[in-house]
Amino acid sequence: MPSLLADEISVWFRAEARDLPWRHPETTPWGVMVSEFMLQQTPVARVEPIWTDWMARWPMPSALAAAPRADVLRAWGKLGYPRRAIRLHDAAAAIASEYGDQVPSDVETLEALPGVGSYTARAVAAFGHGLRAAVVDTNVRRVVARAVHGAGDAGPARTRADLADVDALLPNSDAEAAVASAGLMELGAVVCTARAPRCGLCPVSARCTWVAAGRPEYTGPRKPVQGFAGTDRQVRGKLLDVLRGSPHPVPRTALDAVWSDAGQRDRCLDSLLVDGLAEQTDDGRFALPTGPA
DNA sequence: TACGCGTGGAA
DNA sequence: TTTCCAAGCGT
Repeated sequence: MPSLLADEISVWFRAEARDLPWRHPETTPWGVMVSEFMLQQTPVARVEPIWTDWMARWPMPSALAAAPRADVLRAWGKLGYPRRAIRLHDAAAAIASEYGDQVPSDVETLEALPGVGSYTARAVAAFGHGLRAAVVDTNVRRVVARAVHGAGDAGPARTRADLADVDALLPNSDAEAAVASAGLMELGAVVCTARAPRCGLCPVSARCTWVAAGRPEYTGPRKPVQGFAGTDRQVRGKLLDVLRGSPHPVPRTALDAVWSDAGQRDRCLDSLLVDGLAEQTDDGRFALPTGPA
């Protein structure tokens, strides 16, 4: 079922898309997959330089798989959520050993890889392999909520229904659907934004049911804002920053300095060990993990 | 389903 | 200054 909405978004996208390095034609499915991991909950501007260095250093999954964990975590730098780097490392090893160093194109196969959920699997299929796959992220959910449902924002996820909504918009052909998917995301990222949508620049404002309704304010439940100051997340970040910054294992006293609450500090250090983000040496000091595995 | 998981820039 | 995030995933 052809959708004028998707067609017009595709026309707009081909003219207005940002020039992002992972969108260049020579980018491999692996490059797209790396970008999708890095972009999970992280702004484009911070991902760009890290992605560029990463792809120059590890241009295929087997190259990353062969790298020591510590190198991977240092290259990840301060992108945040460093467990993503662990999962990407593990996913690269699985692709190298089980799939001949070729990133799978099948959504179910992709979803079985570490760190690859519904969104990332479909994004790799669509943007890496040019296939028709409904890509549902926060931007797409917002665009559909407004343009199709006339709501100010998307509200809580309705996983199956969200997927069906987007699938219904996509053109039939793989190539056209992939462009439409990229366009939906781009529109949500740069025009149909959460706080100050630029409807004057929107290619589909004339068919937007939210605009037609006078842009009513969103009244549904808001997702609670995550605190950060004083959380384990902050403490883990501080501990890991010390380990990243030291070429040698550090004594426990070096970690004591980053957080005064000893109980919380110890709990966080333990959780880093459990997550594979840190290791304790035989002499009792702490460091980023060694080994490719 | 709700929650925990990093970081630093913009309003 | 404080708030609010920004292309989610795993449990």
